[in-house]
Amino acid sequence: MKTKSKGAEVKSLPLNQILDGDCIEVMNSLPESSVDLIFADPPYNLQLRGDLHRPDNSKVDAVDDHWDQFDSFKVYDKFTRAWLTAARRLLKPDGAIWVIGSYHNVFRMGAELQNQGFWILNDVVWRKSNPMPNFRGKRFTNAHETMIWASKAEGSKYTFNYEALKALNEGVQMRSDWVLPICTGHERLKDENGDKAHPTQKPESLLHRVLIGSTNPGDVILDPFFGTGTTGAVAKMLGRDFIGIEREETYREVAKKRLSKIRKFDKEALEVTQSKRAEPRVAFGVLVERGMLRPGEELWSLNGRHKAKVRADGTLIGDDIKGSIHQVGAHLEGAPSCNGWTYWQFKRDGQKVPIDLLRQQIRAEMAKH
Amino acid sequence: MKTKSKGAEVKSLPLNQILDGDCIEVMNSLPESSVDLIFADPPYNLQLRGDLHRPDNSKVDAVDDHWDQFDSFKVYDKFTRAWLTAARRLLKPDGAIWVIGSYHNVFRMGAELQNQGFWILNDVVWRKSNPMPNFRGKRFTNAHETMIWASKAEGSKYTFNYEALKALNEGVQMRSDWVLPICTGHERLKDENGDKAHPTQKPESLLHRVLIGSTNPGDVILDPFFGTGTTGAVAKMLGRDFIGIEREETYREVAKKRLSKIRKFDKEALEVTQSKRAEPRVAFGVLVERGMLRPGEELWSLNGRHKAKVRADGTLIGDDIKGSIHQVGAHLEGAPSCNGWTYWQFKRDGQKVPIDLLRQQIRAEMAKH
DNA sequence: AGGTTAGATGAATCCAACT
DNA sequence: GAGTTGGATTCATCTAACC
Repeated sequence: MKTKSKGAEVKSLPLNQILDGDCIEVMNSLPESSVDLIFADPPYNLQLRGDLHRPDNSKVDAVDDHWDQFDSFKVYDKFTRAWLTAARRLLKPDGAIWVIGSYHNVFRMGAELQNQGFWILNDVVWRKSNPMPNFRGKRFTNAHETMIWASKAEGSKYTFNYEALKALNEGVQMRSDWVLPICTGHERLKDENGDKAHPTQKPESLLHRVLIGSTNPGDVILDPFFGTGTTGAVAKMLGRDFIGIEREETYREVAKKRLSKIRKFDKEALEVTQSKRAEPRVAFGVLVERGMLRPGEELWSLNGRHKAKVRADGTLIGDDIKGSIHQVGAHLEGAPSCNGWTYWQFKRDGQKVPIDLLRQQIRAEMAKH
Repeated sequence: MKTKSKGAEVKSLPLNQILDGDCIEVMNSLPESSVDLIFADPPYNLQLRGDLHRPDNSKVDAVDDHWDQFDSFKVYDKFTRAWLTAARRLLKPDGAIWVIGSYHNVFRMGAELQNQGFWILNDVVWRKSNPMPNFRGKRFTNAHETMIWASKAEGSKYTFNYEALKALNEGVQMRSDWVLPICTGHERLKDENGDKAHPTQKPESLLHRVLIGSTNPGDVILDPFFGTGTTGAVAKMLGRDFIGIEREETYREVAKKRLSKIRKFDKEALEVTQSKRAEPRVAFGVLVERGMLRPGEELWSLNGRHKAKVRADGTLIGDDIKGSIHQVGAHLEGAPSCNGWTYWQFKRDGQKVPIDLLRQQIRAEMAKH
C-alpha cells in the first residue's frame, strides 16, 4: 500500500543523498507529505558546567561542540518547535517519527510533539548495556536514553511490523525497553587522529530495530540531524531509501565515505515475518460453494458445548440464532466478538477438524495462481 | 546535616498524618521550606477511547476514574504548574522531588519541572518485570514508567546515599533503570468486595529504593497524591516521617488501616527489594541487529546436511520452511523439537563455528554490566 | 500433603475493510 | 463518511480449584 502511494512528488525527492544546510530550511524546500518515517537525534543542550574528570584525573571528552550550546530552554523550545513543524509537514498522513534524547531535552521534545498534534505511540527506553559510569558517585549511572515514537496524527495508519519484532524477540512481543550496547569498537567511526568522528554516534543495532519495526522495504526515511549517517547506513542495508540533512561538512564527509561501503542485504533476507492480517480474506461461503462443507452439515464449537448447521448461503443457524460464523459464535458464548474460523469444527472420519484448515487450503491454492 | 537543619517550623508540621483535601490548597497551608523530599504520583491523564478486550474476550479494567479526566493538555498543564509550584515552596533548599508518570504526562511534568527551576538529577526508568501485554499487537508492550528525580534548584546539596544503593545493587553502581515487579498478590490492597482498592497502587519495592537512596532516617517526606499510602508505609518502615494528602475518603480509609499495621524496620520489606535478576535470555535476532550475523548469511546444521539463510528479523529461511532457529532445525531433522543454538553453525575464516559462541559473547557482556 | 492446571489480571491513549 | 462486519490478538504472575 505504502509503496503504491508514491506519487509524482516522491520521484522528485533527493533520495539516498546527504543534503547540506540547516535542517529547517532544507526540510522546507522538500515537497510536503512525501516521507514515510523521520528519525531525529537532535542536539541535546547538555548544560555541562566546566570540565568533567574521571577519578584518575583523565579528562572525559564532553559533548561541548559549538552546535550544542543553547542559551536557555526558551531558545531550545523555539528550535524544537521549528524543526518539528518542518518535519511534520514532510510526513505522509500515515507517516511516523522517532526522536531520541536524554532527560536534558526529551521532555521538551515530547511536550512539543503532543502540542503539534503528533500522536505518541510509545516511549521506548534504550537501556545501554555498557554505559559510562557516574564518576563522581553523586547520581545514578545514566544508563539509558529515551526515544519517542509518534504517528503524524491520531488515527494515522502507521506501520508496525508486529510479527517481525516478535520474531526478533524469541517469540514474545517486543517491549518498550530495549537492551543494546553503545556504539564502540570497529563500528565507531574515527577521524584521521584516531578520535571519535562524532560525539554521539548511535549504534546500528538501534536503527535496525527501529527500521525493521516501523518501515517496509522501499520506504523513504528522513534524518534531519544525519551526523555520520547511522540512519542512512542501516536504511541502505535494509533496502529502504533515505534522505540525510547535515550542516557540518566533516560529518557529511565521514557519512559519505561510510555509505559508499554499505551493501544492501539479499532481497530474500529482507522479507520479514508477516502478520495474518496481511493474508487474503476468505469468505466462509466459499467453502460451501466449493463443496468443502455441505449445506445442512453440522459444526461443533471448540469447547464442544454448542453446535450449528451450515446453510447454503454460508451463514450458520443455531438454536435461536442465525448469522455469520462469527456472529453465531459470539452469541452462543455471550462474548463481544468471536473468531468463527478458530471457533468452529467439522467432522471428518469421526475426527473434529477446525474449519480454519479449509481456509488454509484455499489460501494455499490462491498463492499458487 | 539534614536532620540538624530541622527548625521551629518543622515541629508544627502534621507529621505521619493523612490530610484531607485538594493537594494544592493543603500544601499552601503548610510552612514553606519544611520538607526534605516530595514523592508525587499524579493522575496520568490517560485518554482511553473505547473498551479493550483480551484475546480471551475478557474485558480490561480500565483506569477511567473521574480524577484522571482532563479536557485538554492546556488544562492538564495548568494543574501540573499549580501543584508543582505549591510543592516547590514546601521543599527545603536542599530538598528534592520525585515524580512518576507515563508517556501520557511525563513529558509535560518534566518540562514544567525545568521551567520552575528544579534541577533534574536523573530520569529513572522503572522496567516492569511483569507488565500487561499489548493485546492487539499494535504497539510495543508498555513495559515501563518513568520517574524524574530533581533537586529544588541547581546547586542544591541533595541527599544521595551512593554506598547504600551500591550495596543494594550487588556492589555495583545503581543505574537509572530499575527492574521491579508491579504490585500484585498480597501486597495489593483489596476492598470489601475483593476488588483492588486503588487502580494504580505502586509497589513498596519502588518506594524503598527511592527513600533509601534519597532520604535519611528522620527526614520528612510529603506525598501530595497519597492514594492508598505506599509512600507512607515505606517511610514508616524505614524510620522516616511522612505527610500524606488525599482527597478521596475511601483511599484515606484504606491507607489509614494499612499504616496502622506497619511497624518500623520491617525486615521482610527489606528483602522484597532484592530484585530477582532475570536469567539472561538472548534472542537470536539480537545477533543480527548487532551485526554479528548478517541478513542473507548462511548457517549450516551441525551434521552438515542442511543449510538456511538468516533474515533481517532473526528468523531463518530454508528450502521449504521459514521460522525461528529452533523451528527450522526441528523441521529439517523431522524432530519434534530442536535447540537451534547448538544446532546451527556459521562460517568465519573458513571455519564453522556454532552460533552459541555468539550468545556466550553477549551473555558475558551482560554479566559485566 | 503435595503437585498440577485452570482462571484471573495489571496506569492501555490497542483494528481494518467493506457497504 | 459513517456505520457494520470480519476476525486478529497476550505475558508474567498469583490464586484457587483440583487431583
